[in-house]
Amino acid sequence: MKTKKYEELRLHYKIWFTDDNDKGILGDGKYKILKAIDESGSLMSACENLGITYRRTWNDLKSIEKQLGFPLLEKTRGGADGGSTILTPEGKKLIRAFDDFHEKMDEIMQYHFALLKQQLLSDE
Amino acid sequence: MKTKKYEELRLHYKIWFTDDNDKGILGDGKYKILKAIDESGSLMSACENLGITYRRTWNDLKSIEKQLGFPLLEKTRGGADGGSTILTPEGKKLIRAFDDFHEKMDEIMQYHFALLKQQLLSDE
DNA sequence: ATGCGTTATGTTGATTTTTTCATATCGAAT
DNA sequence: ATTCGATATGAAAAAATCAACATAACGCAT
Repeated sequence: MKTKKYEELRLHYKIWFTDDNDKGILGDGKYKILKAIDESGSLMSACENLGITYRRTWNDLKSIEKQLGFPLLEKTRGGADGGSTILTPEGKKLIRAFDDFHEKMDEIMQYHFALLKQQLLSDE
Repeated sequence: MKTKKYEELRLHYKIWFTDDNDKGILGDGKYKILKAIDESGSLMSACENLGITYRRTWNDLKSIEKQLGFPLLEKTRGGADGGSTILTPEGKKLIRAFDDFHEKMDEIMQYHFALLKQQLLSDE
């Protein structure tokens, strides 16, 4: 009964960065957007890929850059292809750092979570 | 400019457990409630201590036990002191495991976050 | 039997978040 | 100059979350 429940347990986590007033800057959600933009080259296609609304995503991006105070994106409007959005070098650097961090955390978390399950399943 | 922003960066994170359908079971919020109940011996005083509403907390607790399928709490009503809520041994075990996990993660996260900051502050 | 403090639960109203819709702007290509 | 596909932005509608209030049940003490 209870042991079965514990074995089915899954771990989830979210990380986010804030400024020194704990006001959010960048988290998992916004990171995903930036990554999708980097891969697709435009905001619109990034939104379609992720299944999220353009309107909301646009707000999110605006808030990131407002918080950080320097641009992560380079946007163009008009032209043959309608426009584009790509990451600045600083933007790429940021998502790479975030990526690396996540990779490490995934590994460490799952390892310790396995230990926790054992702790729960043991009879004391 | 940008480097200053990075130095001011703070890390936050949340962890939570779900069942195998990713339906939430226990997270930081509910963990805090359980811990406060353990320390105070009643739901009401736990809520006052945490500054959260009784009504909402009661709903949260109900959902935990519904998800887990076995009780974490032992409640009594009436009597000289009006009633009480205490953790079952299984409940105590769970919050202890969560506690241990959090402690480890806090340490590991902060360590790797420091590395990430260095990565961001370095010029490439 | 009345009072007291706590658990238990419904309901309603407020607040916040998220979606949806509508519209404007831009610039290359035709 | 018109079309096209993308960015840019406002505003309203809808949904989800949260807070507040009211009320009942319970059982020991007096």
